[in-house]
Amino acid sequence: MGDDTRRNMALFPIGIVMKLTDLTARQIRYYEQNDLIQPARTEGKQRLFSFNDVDRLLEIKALIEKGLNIAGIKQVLQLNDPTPVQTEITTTSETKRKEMSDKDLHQLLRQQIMYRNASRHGEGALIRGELSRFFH
Amino acid sequence: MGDDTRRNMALFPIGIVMKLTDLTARQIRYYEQNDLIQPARTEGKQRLFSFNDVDRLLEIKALIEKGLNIAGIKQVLQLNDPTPVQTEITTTSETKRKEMSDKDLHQLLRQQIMYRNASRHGEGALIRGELSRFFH
DNA sequence: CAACGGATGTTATAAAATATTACATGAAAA
DNA sequence: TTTTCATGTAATATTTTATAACATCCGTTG
Repeated sequence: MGDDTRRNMALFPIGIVMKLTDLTARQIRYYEQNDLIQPARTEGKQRLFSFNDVDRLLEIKALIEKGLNIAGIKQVLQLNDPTPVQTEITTTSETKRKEMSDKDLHQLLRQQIMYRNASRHGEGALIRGELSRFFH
Repeated sequence: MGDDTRRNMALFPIGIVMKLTDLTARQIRYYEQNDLIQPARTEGKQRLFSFNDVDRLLEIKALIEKGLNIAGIKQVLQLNDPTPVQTEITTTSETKRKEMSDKDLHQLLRQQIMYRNASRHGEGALIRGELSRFFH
């Protein structure tokens, strides 16, 4: 089984994800409602998150703390499905996404000009894609 | 945070562990009752398993399928706390345990002489410590 | 300024998942 | 045969999660 498969397996209930990300259930559900994440569900409709879901939530949180709103985060995460802006050369989709993220981030920050106090919650920067922050 | 810490974090509820290991809740609880595992608990007393817990359960399952009983598994996993048989040279505890496991396993299999149909459930061998078997 | 909308908190209620305990059972051991 | 071990099953309580509605704080906008 590939590492990719492993990172996409639905493993964690929302309670664990709350601790892993320091987000409230309300926030996580709200982000899902706005299509920033699509966690799997159990037969009984309870959410089950993968490592990738958790990583994405950490990215979302970082962007929130930088003052982006949902629309901005969608841009950064390239969740703007209609007429996706294609890059000329096709790199691996993962790498491409990261590149785009940084580019769009600058653009968006400039666009939005100001951002509220960035480290409002006293949280340091997160190392994305590493699930490096755990527990309280 | 070290990899060891990561593997010891309580993350999975019993329902997920059931799927990861193909064990029933009854079996998992019974093994806990017999001190083969000590999963963490939530505030509400619900079990939370780490990667290491899951790996251990996979080991237990493999031994069960080889015909060992709880006492035998305790021996193999070196959970026989009183008067632990010390090896002369102190290797890393992980490596030591693995060595002992294989040695004791042969000894125990010989001791118990016969073992019921080993692959009763049609399950292949497990790669221990790798969490390689997932889902149904 | 007042109204509005976005992001989140809070509360209520229902449903799902898990815990514990007791009893049942098949097979192996004594 | 009678026990014992490992597991199944059923009943009941508790915990966790889901959903929905309403509240609140705070920028933005008319």
